[in-house]
Amino acid sequence: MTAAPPKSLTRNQSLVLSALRAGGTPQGAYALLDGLRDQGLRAPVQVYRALERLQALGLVHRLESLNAFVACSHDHGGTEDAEATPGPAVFVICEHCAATRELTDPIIGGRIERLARTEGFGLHTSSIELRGLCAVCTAREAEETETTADP
Amino acid sequence: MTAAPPKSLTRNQSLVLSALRAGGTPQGAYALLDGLRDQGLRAPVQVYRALERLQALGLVHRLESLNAFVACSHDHGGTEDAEATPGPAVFVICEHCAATRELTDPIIGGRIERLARTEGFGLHTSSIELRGLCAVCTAREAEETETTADP
DNA sequence: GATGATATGTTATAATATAACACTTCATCC
DNA sequence: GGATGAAGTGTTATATTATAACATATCATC
Ligand SMILES: [Zn+2]
Ligand SMILES: [Zn+2]
Ligand SMILES: [Zn+2]
Ligand SMILES: [Zn+2]
Repeated sequence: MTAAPPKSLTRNQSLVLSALRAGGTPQGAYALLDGLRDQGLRAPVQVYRALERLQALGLVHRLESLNAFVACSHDHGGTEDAEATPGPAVFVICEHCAATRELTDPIIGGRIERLARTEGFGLHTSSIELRGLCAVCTAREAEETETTADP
Repeated sequence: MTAAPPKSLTRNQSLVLSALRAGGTPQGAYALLDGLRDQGLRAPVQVYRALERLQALGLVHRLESLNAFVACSHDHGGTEDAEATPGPAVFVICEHCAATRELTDPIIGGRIERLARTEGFGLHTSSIELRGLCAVCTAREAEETETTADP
């Protein structure tokens, strides 16, 4: 699904978005740059500029705790589009394998809005990032502990 | 309240914590360093090391979206301490004046835990940061718009 | 074809964070 | 008391992430 680019992206923007979608895990600006050198990109600022625009379009999120970026895997309902996913993105980030899932939870969203309202706070953006061990890595760790268990 | 240092902090750790508590808003590591030069600190790594320990003790939080640090203004219930505040820290950050409040919300906390459980995710830490305009700055902005209103 | 808005490319630099290594301090064990 | 080990310190150098400044290019619109 993931909603095709709504407006026309420029060349650099398309390149960066494709690179982000290709890589399964969050990528830093310099990693993106390295991957796009053969496509003609030369300097960090080119990547940062594309990322800035992509974020503004809601196609990309920045993972603050990682200094990295991911392609959005939802429709957060920026326009009149039906079936928008309610609530802000909640990122679940594995500290071991870097696998990252983007979830949403309307209750968290509502709660946050309520909180902001109570504070008289004009909410612009929210960043919610959960860090820990993903299911796969948890299983693998348990396995290893078993194997290496001191008897 | 804010709970006095539970174990003995070292000199550098105390200095950094005091500096954080003194400044009302989040401070970057280099700003902290500059403020502590006359106390004998010389190099960034000294500040980062102190911050690392203080974070581990739960006395300091890192604001990921700001690359800055604040002293914790809650008791998140690390030990057997009674009257611990339930739920993870929710930071409300003004993008205009940098004023930052640390709140908690047990419902958000519960929801996050539930979400992690559903994913089979072993949750270590969570970072929740809301950005926008604080009440003061919202009021001031409205005022200015009034005054500068095109008639 | 002038104007303005947006995107680009290039070079240099700022801001944030860590690596590596030598030395000190302090508790513990023998 | 001296050996041992863990934690903290200080110092220098370097890595990583992000932006400033400036010149040029592209495209739509008038
Ligand atoms: Zn998204
Ligand atoms: Zn994992
Ligand atoms: Zn706190
Ligand atoms: Zn404000």
